[in-house]
Amino acid sequence: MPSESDAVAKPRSKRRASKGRQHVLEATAKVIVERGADATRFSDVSAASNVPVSSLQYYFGSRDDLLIASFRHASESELAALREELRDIADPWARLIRIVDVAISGFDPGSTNAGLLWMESWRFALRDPELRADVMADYAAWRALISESTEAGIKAGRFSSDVSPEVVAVQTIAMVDGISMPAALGDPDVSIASGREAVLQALRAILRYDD
Amino acid sequence: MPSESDAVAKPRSKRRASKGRQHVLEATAKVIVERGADATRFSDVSAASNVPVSSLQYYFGSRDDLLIASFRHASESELAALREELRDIADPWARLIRIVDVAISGFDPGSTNAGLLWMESWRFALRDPELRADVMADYAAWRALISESTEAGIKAGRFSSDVSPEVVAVQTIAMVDGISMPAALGDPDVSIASGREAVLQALRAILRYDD
Amino acid sequence: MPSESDAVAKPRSKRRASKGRQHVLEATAKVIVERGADATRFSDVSAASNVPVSSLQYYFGSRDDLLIASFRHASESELAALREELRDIADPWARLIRIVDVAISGFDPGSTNAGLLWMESWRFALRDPELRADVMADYAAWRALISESTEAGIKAGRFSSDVSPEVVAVQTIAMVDGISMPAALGDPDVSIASGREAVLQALRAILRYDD
Amino acid sequence: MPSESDAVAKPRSKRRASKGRQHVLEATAKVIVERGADATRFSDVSAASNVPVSSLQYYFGSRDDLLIASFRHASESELAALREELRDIADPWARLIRIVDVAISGFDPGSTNAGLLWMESWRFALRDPELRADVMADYAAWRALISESTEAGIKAGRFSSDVSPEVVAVQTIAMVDGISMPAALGDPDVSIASGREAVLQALRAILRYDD
DNA sequence: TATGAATGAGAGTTCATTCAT
DNA sequence: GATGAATGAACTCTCATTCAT
Repeated sequence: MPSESDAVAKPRSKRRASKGRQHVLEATAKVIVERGADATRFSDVSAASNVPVSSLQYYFGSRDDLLIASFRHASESELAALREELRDIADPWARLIRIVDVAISGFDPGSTNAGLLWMESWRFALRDPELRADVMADYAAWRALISESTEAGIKAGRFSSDVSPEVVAVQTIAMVDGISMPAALGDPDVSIASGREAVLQALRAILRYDD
Repeated sequence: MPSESDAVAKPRSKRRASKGRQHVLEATAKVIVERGADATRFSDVSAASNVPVSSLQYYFGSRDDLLIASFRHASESELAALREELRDIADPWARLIRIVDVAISGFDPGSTNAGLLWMESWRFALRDPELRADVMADYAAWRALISESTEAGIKAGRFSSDVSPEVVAVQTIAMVDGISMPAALGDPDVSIASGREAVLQALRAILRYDD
Repeated sequence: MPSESDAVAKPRSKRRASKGRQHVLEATAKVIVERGADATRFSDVSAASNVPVSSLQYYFGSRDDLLIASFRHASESELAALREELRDIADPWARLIRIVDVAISGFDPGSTNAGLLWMESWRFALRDPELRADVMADYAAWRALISESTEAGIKAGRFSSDVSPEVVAVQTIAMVDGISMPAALGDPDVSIASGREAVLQALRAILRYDD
Repeated sequence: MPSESDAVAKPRSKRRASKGRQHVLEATAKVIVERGADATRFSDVSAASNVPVSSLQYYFGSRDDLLIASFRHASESELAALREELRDIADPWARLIRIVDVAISGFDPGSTNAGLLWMESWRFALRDPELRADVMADYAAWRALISESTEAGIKAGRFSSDVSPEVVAVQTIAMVDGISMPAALGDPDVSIASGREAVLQALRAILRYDD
């Protein structure tokens, strides 16, 4: 389980290795969401992945390294999946809706809980410079997706030409994150569904978009 | 430091006790912001407050109890201070600005870091039902301040009558929280100052307010 | 068990504490002799002293600190005992014999094994500057006892006036240590008894002493 | 690196193997001197020799086996070198000087540190019967060199006929070892040079030799 | 034959908590 | 009421060793 690369040589062993690695990282993500990153022990991940503790250390190094690897894996996977989904959507507004939906549904308790993992990742990054760079790059990537769609909408005359696509991106991501927080707590005033509506409504106001 | 009540009897000892309690809770808050709630040890708080570890336990009980007490103290203080500030501001838009400013400045690294404490509190509440109720009440209180101001603005004809004050409150709090996250990381694309502008601009769009 | 001082106040608890400390240090010494300093684990000392591992750490800090404390305690005790013994011996040659006897008997498997502890201490000092200073001071103290007696013997006309008491001290200590090494291994050519004779014979030759 | 034998058949591969073996054993010796035998890990030796850990185990077996092999190799090499040197020295006193010089210089920090390795070896032998036999044989070999020279000196009328060559050998080795201990620690009272003088002076007194 | 991969055993250390003043 | 002393539990990490090529 030495590398993440999908080298073409020795495909079987490598792929199995990659599978093992991915399997562990996803088990780790599950534990992080459940218990919080700080409370995630090697023994928890071991139990969740059926991999001995010492093997986890052999593969990933320290506990922090494991957490960071898991954060990275999750953010990369999520972005890749989102990009895949967007490939088939041309309409700018539909693209925005999709982005918001994907982001906000990550906080839905029934889902993969990518949203909670994202929050853990953000919090960890506050005190870890290495991860901080990753998290900021992730922010930038999500914003890029939004600002591109916004720009396309402006060019197409669908959105107000007064707004800056970059600012819209910042505002949108912020609202999604901020809405999701009470929603994740189970706040009766902010459900995932009503939160989604609130975000989209704000976006319409900002973009002066009328569907 | 026997009780939390603001009894008038035995004012001197009680007040001294309360002072001690407050002093400890604020020291705890400082440590939580610095190290994160999970990494906040009795010994850290002891060092920060000059109160022996076993006395901390005697006063507050378990480690979690201490953290929760600190969260509560902070949120109550902050709300009280905000209400105090708002007392002298009549103009709805000025009130909204003030609320946003107070909230967002809590993430400024130079400040009290109330914002980071708030995030710790939210995260802790995800896994602690007792605190969860508090956090949701806190959300509600902040939203009430916003929706009241919004409603006043609508009634005064300053804001669009199409919006729901409750939804605006949700959107505003969300955006403040969500903007603050990258800002707290030091994201070059989202400073505290530019984030504040982004929030206010979105609010203007939502409220159709033109200052 | 906080201090080693024999304060007069609170004599009972202090003395008990000191007893506990001394008890642990002597148990540690036993384990060191048995297993070697590097192989001396907290758990070994715990088993030998009936003190929980975490208490050992609470009292002494790290494992190295415990080892060093044990080395110090042993060397101080041994020197004190030797000085006590020498108090009643006036004759210079008899004093030298006593010093050699005490030193060499520390390697006798049936004894306290102070000699083996001394070797462990020396070896540890090779890589620990703090202990190194102690060990060199210990060397100096033993040599001082020898050179004083030698000087007295020279002044009394019993020993050759050609020798330097300091050099004699170095030679004597060296020979005792060096003789003890094979003796401790059980070398059939060098028993404790025959080694003692070899040392004393060499001393007679060096001092031109004829008893 | 399959065998230890100096077979003449298949000379090339065998010789290369032996070279590899010797290389590893000397790397091991270096690590032992640097870190102490107990702290010598396979990974240290691997790093010092550029031989994979599992190959070290394949060649030498357990960690203790490797240490013992290294001790043996070192003692054999040193004795062989000493014998070689003595071949050209006929004068008994000069031979003694040479033996002392070789032994004591092994503790000089700038040297091969054979002396420190010797101490590690002795200490290890205390708890390992197999190595103990080796160490005692080594003692005997060194003593034989000394007692032979002494005997020759007696026969030649150069040394006092009152001494037992075997006892002189024991005394000499003892003094060299014992002098070297403080010298290796950097004791300001006992340098390698002054220690050498002290040993030779004692020897002169013992042998009643006047050069 | 030689080596990378994987893992169990065990160590030191931290920390909340209990207990006895 | 307040605090120092003491300790069990749990965690990370190191390392020799075994296994599978």
